[in-house]
Amino acid sequence: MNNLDESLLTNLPPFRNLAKAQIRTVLDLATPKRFNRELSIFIEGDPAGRFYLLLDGHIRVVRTTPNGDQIIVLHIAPGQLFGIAAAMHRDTYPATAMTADECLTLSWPNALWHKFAADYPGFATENYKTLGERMGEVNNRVVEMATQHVEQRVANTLLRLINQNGKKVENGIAIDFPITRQNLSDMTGTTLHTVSRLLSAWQKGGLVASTRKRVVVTDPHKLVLLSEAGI
DNA sequence: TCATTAAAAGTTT
DNA sequence: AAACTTTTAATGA
Repeated sequence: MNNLDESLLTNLPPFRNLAKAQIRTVLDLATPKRFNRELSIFIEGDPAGRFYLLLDGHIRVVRTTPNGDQIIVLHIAPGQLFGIAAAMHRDTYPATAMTADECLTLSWPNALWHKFAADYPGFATENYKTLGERMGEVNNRVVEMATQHVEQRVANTLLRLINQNGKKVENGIAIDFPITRQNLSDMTGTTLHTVSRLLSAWQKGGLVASTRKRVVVTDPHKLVLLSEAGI
């Protein structure tokens, strides 16, 4: 038993079709936990015991190459499940989950994944849908990496970030969590210097407004044009 | 076109 | 003050 509010889950895709009593059951089985920023919730290769739902905050999914370079695979926005090794029939986590800012999570033991999938219609299909979407995104990025120039890759990455993790502000759309130029370079396979120079140039052109760890896209349309510019 | 190296300036804690 | 982040410039693949 815990005192989590049922409204936490009612609007989230994996649980949208559940009746109130079912949501109560799911919540009572959940373990809530708070994480400070820049902590790892689990590490690539760890035995996967639980799966997680992000209630608040933002998660970076990170993979480390054999050379020790880290690559940011994708970001998790509030309301999404992560660490769903069970869905892929894996017994270790395929990547590391780092908190980008302060995060609030619920988690359940993996054994419950199969129970939820069996008991609650819509749970499995919704999850396979998000899994498919993430795979599609990662696929697109592979193509981008191979075919596009750095400027376009960074532009595309910013656009994805404001689409998935954006928040409207007075002067444009802000990326809703702290992000450094180093982070952006880890997402685009370039260096922090190049990202820094690009952001400075775009700031002069009025496309973005960035300060330390904060990026606001002020002119998404121009960024789109840039991201589509020919080779 | 972009990475690397170095150096300096700015920010946060 | 120390640690971290960002900018700028020079050099070379």
